Amino acid sequence: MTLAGLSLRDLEYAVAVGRLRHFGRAAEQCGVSQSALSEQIRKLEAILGVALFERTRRRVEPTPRGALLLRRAEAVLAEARFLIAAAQHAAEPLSGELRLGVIATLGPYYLPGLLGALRARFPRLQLRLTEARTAELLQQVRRGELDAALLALPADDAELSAQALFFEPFHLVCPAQHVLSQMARVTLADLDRDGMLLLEEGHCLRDQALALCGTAAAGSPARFASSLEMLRNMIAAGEGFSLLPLLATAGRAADGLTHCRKLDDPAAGRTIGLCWRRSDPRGEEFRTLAALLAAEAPAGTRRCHGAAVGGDAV
Amino acid sequence: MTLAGLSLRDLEYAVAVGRLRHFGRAAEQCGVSQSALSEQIRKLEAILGVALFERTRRRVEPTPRGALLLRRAEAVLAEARFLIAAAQHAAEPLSGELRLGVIATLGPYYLPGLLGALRARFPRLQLRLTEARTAELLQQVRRGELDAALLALPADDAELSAQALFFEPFHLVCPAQHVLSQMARVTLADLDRDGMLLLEEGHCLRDQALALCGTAAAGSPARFASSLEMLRNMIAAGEGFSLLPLLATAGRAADGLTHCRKLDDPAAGRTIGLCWRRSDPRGEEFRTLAALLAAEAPAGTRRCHGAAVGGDAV
DNA sequence: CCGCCGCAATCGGTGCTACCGATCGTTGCA
DNA sequence: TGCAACGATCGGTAGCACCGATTGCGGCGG
Repeated sequence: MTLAGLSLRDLEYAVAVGRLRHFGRAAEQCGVSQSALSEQIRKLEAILGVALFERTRRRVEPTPRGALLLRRAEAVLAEARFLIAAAQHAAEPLSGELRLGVIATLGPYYLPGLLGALRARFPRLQLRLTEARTAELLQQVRRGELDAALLALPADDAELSAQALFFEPFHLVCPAQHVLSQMARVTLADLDRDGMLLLEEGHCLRDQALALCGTAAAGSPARFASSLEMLRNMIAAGEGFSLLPLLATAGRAADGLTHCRKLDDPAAGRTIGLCWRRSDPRGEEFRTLAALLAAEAPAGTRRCHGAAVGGDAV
Repeated sequence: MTLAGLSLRDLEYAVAVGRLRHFGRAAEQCGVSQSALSEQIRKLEAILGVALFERTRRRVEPTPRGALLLRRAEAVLAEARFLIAAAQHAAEPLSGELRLGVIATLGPYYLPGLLGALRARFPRLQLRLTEARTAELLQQVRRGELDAALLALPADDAELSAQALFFEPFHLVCPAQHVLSQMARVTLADLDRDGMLLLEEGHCLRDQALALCGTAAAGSPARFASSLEMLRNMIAAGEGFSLLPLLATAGRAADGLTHCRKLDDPAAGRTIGLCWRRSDPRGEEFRTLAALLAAEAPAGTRRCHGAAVGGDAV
C-alpha cells in the first residue's frame, strides 16, 4: 500500500552508511558486497525521492534531509527490534498470559498447592484463573474466551483437545454416627440413593455421582447443595451422605462431625484433564503443561500418563 | 543483522489479517493473491518463532501473543509511514533548512528586499543566514558547513558549482563638494588611486576596486575601513572617495554629505552569483533558486541568464 | 445424510530482483 | 606520474515472492 517497496534491510544499509560515512565498511558491517549496498541505497533514495547522501570520493556525508530521514529510519529500526525482542520473549513456551478455567469442585482444593510448582517451572507464565461449571468452561474455551480448562473428562467436543492428568477417587463422606461409617467395607452398591446429597444441576460431580449409583430417582429439591462446602455442611448437619472428590476431603476428616472413607470401588472417581481448542497453535505447550501437572499429581490420585486424548475421543 | 529477514510488507499483511480476520479479504486489501499472503504470513511466523493466528476454517483469530506482536508491528508500520511522509515533505524542492552564506558587502543591502519574495515562492524553505567574507564562505561551503553562498564571481574552485545572478555596477561615492562630483563624466581613469578608500583585506570588494583602478599603490593604513558603513562614514567625513556597489548606495544619495554617481564604464561592477558544492545532490534546486534570484534581480542591476557556471570555469 | 460452498493451505511454475565478482572512473597522495 | 582508495556500474545468477490452480476441511442447506 502506502509503503511502496520500503524495506527494513535497506534502512539498515542507509543507517550504516550514515554512521560509518563509508560505503565499503558499511557493506562489510551489513554482510553484503559493496555493490549490493550501493545499489540498495540508490533504490532507497529513489523510493524516498530524496538524496540521502552527498558522495565525494573522499567523503560520504548525509545531506540535511538525509540526516533527518536517517533519524526517522533509526526509529523504524528501533521499533522493528522491539518487535523482534517481543517475539523472542513470546516464543518462550508457556510464557505470558494464560487464561485458565477450572471447575468449582476442583479449583479451590487443587490450585493452591499447584501454583507454587507452576511458578517455579514457568516463571514467565501469568495465569488468569476462572472458576465455573463444565459447560460454561467448555463454551468459553470454544469461543476463545479461555485458553484452556481443567475439568473432569470426558469433555466430548470435536473442537477441543484434551489430556488426562490424574484420576481422583471419590470418597464417601457421611455424618460421624451414620451407619455407613460403621461398615467394614463400603462399595457403591451399599449407597442408598435417597440418602445421598447432591450438588445443583450443572456440576459435573453431580452427574458423576448419579451415574455411579445407577439411574436417578427424583430426589427432593432440598437435598441439593449449591457448592461443595455447602454440601459438606449439610452432611455435618446429618442431612445425608455424599461422594466427594479426594482433594476436597483432604485435611477435613477430623472435624468430628463427619466421617470420610475410601470406597472399595477403584472406578469410583473422576479423571481430571486439561482441555484446549484443537486449533490453538499452542497445543504443544498445553501438552507440556499437562505433563507437568500429571507429574505433580496430588497424593492419593493416580497419575495418568500417555498421549493426549483427541477431541472426539475424549 | 539482528532483524533477520523481517519485512515491512509482511508486517502489513499480518496486520491486515489481524484487522479483517480473513486471509482472502486481507490479501485483496493488500493487493496480492491469497496464496502469497498465506505464505508470507507463514514465513513471518517462522521468523518470529510465534504463531500469530489461530486458524479455523470459519474463524481467524490472533493468538494472545499474536495480538501483542501485531500491536508492535503496527508501531513499526506507523514509524515507517512517518518516514515516508517525512520523505515526501523533504522531496519538495527548496524546502527545509538551507544554510546560506552572503558576503558582507551584499547581504545587508540585498537580502531585506529578497526574503519576502523567497518566502512567497518557497514557503517551506527555512533560511539560515551567515555573513562573512568570500574566502570564509567558500571554505564553509566546501566543508559542508554551508549549503550555498551568495558572493561575487568568479569563485575559482573546482569543487564548487556556481550560477551568475546579476551584474551589480559600482557607483562612485565621494564627498559632496569633491572635485569628482563636479565633472560631467567620470570614468575609472579619472579616479585618483591615492584618494580612494578601501575595505580591509579579505573583502572581495577591495580587490575588485583595486583591480579596476590598475596596479595597487601602497595606500596608507588609515585609509582602510572594516565595513561598508564605516567606509561611507569616512567618505562623508571627507577622507576620500570610493567605489560602492549599487545596492549599498540605494536611498542614501540625499544625505547631503556625499555625492553618488554612475561611472561611464559599463564593466565597473561585480557579478553576484550563487555557489554550492558540485557534489551536493541538490544542484538542481540551487539552479532553480538561482533562476528565481536572477529573475528578481534588483533594479539597476543587469540580470544574468543562461547556464550555470561550472566549477572550474567560474 | 449428502452435496455444495467458503476458506486457508499447498503446489508447480515464473519473473523479478537482491546479490555477487569484476571492472570502471575519479580523486588524493606519494 | 603512478598508485591506492572508493563509489558507481555491469553482466550473470540464484533465491524467493508471487500467481493460478488445486486440495482439504468444515459448515450449511437441501
